[in-house]
Amino acid sequence: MSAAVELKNETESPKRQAVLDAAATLFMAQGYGAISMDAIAREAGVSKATLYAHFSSKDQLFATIIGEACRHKMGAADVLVETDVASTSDVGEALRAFGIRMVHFLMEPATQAIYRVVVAECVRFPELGQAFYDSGPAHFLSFFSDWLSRQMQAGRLRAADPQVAAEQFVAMMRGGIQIRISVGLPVKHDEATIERHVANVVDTFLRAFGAG
Amino acid sequence: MSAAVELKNETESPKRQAVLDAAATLFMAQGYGAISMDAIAREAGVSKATLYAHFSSKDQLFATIIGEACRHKMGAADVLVETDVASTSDVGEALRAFGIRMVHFLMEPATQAIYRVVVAECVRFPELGQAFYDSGPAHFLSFFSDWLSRQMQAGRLRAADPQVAAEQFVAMMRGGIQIRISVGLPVKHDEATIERHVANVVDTFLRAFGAG
DNA sequence: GTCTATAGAAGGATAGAC
DNA sequence: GTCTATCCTTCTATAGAC
Repeated sequence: MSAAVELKNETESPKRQAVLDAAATLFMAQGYGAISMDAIAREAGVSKATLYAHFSSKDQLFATIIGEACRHKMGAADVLVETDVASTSDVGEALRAFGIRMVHFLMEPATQAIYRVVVAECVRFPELGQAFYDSGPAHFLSFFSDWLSRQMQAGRLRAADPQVAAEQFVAMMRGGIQIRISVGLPVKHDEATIERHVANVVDTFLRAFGAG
Repeated sequence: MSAAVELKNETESPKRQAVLDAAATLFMAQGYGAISMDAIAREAGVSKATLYAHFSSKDQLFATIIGEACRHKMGAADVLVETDVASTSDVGEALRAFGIRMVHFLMEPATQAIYRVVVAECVRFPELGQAFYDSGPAHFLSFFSDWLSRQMQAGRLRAADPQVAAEQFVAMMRGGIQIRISVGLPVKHDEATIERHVANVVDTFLRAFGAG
């Protein structure tokens, strides 16, 4: 399954690793309730007893998997901003590059799988909501609003609350994409469509926050 | 439970209605997997056999409930736009009034409960995603972009693609609120905070799409 | 239509041998 | 650590009496 996320594991036990991989794949694809411990053991190629030798309960296995996936997958947020975006002095170009990376990131099956699972199970596992938000959106917004703040100080954007600007930019980028994907509907993902969407958002953003 | 949504039912059978109400309340609060038919029967004050006399399976009951809740609750979207918003010629004031209604709507427990359940179960029940999107966001955007289009034609907003403008406005309104609520995190919901948020969005929107 | 009682299957978790 | 076999609970769904 393409939605799987590789999870690091210190004590290199191959069976334990197989369980983690299988559980990640299945939980991401179908959620907590739809997956049985039998199914995980079968997918991992181990017995249920082995599974329970490594993880004390289904709850604990699930929380371990999803919590780790949040930190691992969502922690990539800052890379999105800092790579080639910081290297140009053309704000519009930088925002476009950033936007395209962001949209691609949002449309990755793994990203959506994590979001879907967290939304579905945050009632039963409240700590997951916090883990997701802190390592994903919050981390993300913090980096981006710092970057915007520097652009404002350099006079390349008008003075404004960088926190608000960042939230609005990210919200528009997410826009209709996230809500459609999250309820399982198809989204046009060809490059031309993405580039048009990003260009529209950057245009609106610069009209509102541009220096001139 | 405050997240319940009253469901209309033509054949006025009190027990059937009790089942619908109980199932709506429980499914919305805890999702498909966490709720048993026993629990629904108990909450409704009927036996399981009675329950199965009215609904042929758990799947069918669930799909009926959630599909109906989407159409019933989400169908209120157009009212948000057409009420007092259309009566003023001050675009900014109209947008603010609309934004405040929209934010309140988004923060209602029932709204979030429906969204959460649809996200969680759209893999198992693909038709729910479509029902949710069509009767909620799509319906909504269609009305709002018509309204924006009229404002543009009247010269109160600059000429632009009303579809794009509507999506961007709605996305900014939803902004950080929806993503936080959807993963179970608290959101400041006092009137002052909401009004500041709405004012920020309208300000950005008018800078980008205002006539002057 | 409505109930009590139960069939039949599936799931989480464990005992005990190796 | 790993397996096979199994326990016990819970769940969906139905049979049969009223």
